[in-house]
Amino acid sequence: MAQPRARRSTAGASATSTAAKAHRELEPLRFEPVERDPAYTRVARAIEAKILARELRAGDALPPEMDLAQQFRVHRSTVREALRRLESAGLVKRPPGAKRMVVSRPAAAELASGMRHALVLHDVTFVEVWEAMMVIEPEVAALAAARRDQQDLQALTAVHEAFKSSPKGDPHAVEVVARFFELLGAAARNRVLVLAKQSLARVLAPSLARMIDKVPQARSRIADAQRRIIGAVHDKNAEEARRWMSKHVRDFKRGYELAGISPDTPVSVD
Amino acid sequence: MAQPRARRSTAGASATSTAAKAHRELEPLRFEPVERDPAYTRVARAIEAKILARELRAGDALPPEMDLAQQFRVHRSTVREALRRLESAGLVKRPPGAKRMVVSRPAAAELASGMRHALVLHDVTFVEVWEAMMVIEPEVAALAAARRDQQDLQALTAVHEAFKSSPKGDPHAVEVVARFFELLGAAARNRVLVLAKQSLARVLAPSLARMIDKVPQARSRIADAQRRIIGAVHDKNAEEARRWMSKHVRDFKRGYELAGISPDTPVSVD
DNA sequence: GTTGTCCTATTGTCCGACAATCCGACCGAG
DNA sequence: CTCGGTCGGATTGTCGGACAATAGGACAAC
Repeated sequence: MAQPRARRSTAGASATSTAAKAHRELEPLRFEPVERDPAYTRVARAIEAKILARELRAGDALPPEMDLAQQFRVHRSTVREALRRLESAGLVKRPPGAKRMVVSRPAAAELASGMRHALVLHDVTFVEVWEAMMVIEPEVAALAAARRDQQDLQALTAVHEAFKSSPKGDPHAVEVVARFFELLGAAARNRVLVLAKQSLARVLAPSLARMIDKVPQARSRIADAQRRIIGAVHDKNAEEARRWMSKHVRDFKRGYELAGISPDTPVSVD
Repeated sequence: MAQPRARRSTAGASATSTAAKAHRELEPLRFEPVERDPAYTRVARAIEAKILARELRAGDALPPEMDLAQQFRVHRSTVREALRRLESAGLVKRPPGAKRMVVSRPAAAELASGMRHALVLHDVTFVEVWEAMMVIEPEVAALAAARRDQQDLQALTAVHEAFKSSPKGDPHAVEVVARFFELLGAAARNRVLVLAKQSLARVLAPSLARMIDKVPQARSRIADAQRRIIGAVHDKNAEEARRWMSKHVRDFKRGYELAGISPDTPVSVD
């Protein structure tokens, strides 16, 4: 009883206000589409706004669903739909084995997965991703060289060793390559660039695996490039790091060509 | 009646199988946390998988919620929660004034909004964003110079004019600046870079507005830079485009310094 | 052809319910 | 007094079922 009334009244209000606003333009008589978004959207937006405004800070527990439902004058199911919305955006999450939801800041991983979906579904091709890497990675390497600390160096070396010692046909090797890029990003101390580049190496991974399989010299060339880059980063030689990374990324493309993989191959998922 | 049974059986099954698998290693006896994710998550993942595998293609209408519920042997509410998940990821959406949901590819705007949330909530500072722009924008300009067509030029010029003719204290001017960067991205014909850079100019917008207000010569410097960049793009002079964009972005930082805005100011929302 | 009417499928929202389980409080044994 | 058990309330995950609003289509009337 109460709910149909509420629903009708909100819909009616928005319709009439829109109509009233547009009523005076007589000439072409254009109306903007009457905005009519479901309750779960509004609830989600309301909570999202509170989070972005820092009224709810990361780590805070959200009020119980029932409380929210009462505050918004909405059924619990509706609140739940809104929560799923926020959950998928990474704004709230449930710590493993906890009951209440807590506010959280979107992690890099979530952004990256969204990016991956977008790239895959838009049939983005290998060249496009490669081009982006050509733009970003050398600079990241240069920044990393300038800012790395001892731990970064250590981690990079460890991954490099892991790559060298990975067995011949190991499908895990590409994973290690991706990790190398990630660590370099971390050493560059720029979260924006990290976010931007995060997904690049990852979406390339599947085809990279095929490439490494087909091109015998690929492994050693990658290992060599990594060694040189680590060397430059160790010496805090930004220019050198940039140059070698540039060469390294360029090599990827050459590898693809040698492997007979077309540059227009769309990146794929897994 | 049927549902509690189903719930119990899945939980029990995963628990016992995990235990059985780990049962033989006696030494440290490590168990991985028993995975127990709610039904709405699984449903969402199942549908997501079908989309990424192209079994559901962009534009296809999803089956009605009730059908999905029956197929998954799950209540309609559960399906709905899963759908909200996908909706927020941009994998499905409802075209305005349509009933069924249709599969869609995540638009740049959604990715960008996620990125914005992340940057804001992680207290990313102005310099970090600026640094990313320094890396990306000049190369984008260079690519744009190489690949622009007549329409790109036209659009860029239009926006440039709009900026020049925007009144003195117009808060809309920063919007126009952001648009300029977007158009340049479009002209560069690389969707990966567009996605990566999309949110940069936007998160800067609020503080950019303050900067323009405080620094009298900012407007004319921006206008000048735009003119030069458009000129280089017009001449297909990549090198020149890169140089001017580099200068342009560097100028932003100088503007901030002149305006007395600290480089460590966190980017804000709206 | 356009407009009005009617039907059906489907969504948005609600109600109410219940099992599982987390959490904190309380309590007895060492 | 700390530590491991026990118990009850709070909260979530999920379900069945309901109903109004509306998109979409078929079909008749103008």
